[in-house]
Amino acid sequence: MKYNISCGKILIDDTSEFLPKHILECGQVFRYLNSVSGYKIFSKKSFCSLIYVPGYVTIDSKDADYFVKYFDLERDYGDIKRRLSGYPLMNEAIGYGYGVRILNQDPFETILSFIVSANNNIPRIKAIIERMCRAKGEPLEEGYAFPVPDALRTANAEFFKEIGAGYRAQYIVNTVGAINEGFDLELGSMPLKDARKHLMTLSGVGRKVADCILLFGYHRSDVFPVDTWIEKIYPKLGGEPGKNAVYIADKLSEEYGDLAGYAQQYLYYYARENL
DNA sequence: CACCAGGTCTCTC
DNA sequence: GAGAGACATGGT
Repeated sequence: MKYNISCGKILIDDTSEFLPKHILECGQVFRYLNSVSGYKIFSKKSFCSLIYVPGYVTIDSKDADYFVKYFDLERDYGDIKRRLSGYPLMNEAIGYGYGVRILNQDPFETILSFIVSANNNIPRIKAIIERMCRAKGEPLEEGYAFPVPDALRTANAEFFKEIGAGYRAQYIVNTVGAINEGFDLELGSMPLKDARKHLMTLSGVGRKVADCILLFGYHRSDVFPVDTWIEKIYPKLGGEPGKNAVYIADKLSEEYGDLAGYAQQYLYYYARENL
């Protein structure tokens, strides 16, 4: 999409393909805060403030280049929406969340965040992650960085229970341990099924969390993460009622191909707000 | 008091 | 492989 960078600010004057509310509140990211005029966003060790007035967005950051990639600004979402427009319920979903984009997030951050997300609700997920960053992340001018794996070496299950992770505490300890012991986070051009299987060897990472990691942390757009909301909406897409999440995920990723991840985000946002 | 939230793990058959 | 239960926590 079109954008300009001047004095470290990214200027966007077409909100038909970039609407902060749609991007941030479609459940893909947890480290953002509402402020008076926009949002404050943390990713890895970078920070930006995002100011929105009707028709215009300004992204202000010392790491402008990082956020060009983060917000996926080089991709043409108009084209994606056109290609999706023939699918069931998609015109309604895109009409509702027309400004959605899929962020390019840090793999490690995405892995821990979505382990926390399992069987949990979004406000609580955000709070747990924020407490972890505050306790173990590098201090920044505006807040705290997401902790690097090494910074969590000494964090035990007690720590993760104290910040509210509940029974997921041990999963996080196990996964951080595996990564610190050399678990390979570079998926390169690994085939989808191999990449998914690799991630699912991590504690607390099942099919759905693995697919979220692949989509949000590696931009593998050929996965279709299926959660309770997608399960609810599946029959409205013409699917057979009563199927389990893995069946639905296989079916939909096949049906949408390389557009699966994008389709999923529009449908998820629509389902969550309208069902 | 139930039930739910971007599910996963473990134990069965 | 598919199916049932348990699982921390906080909000309706």
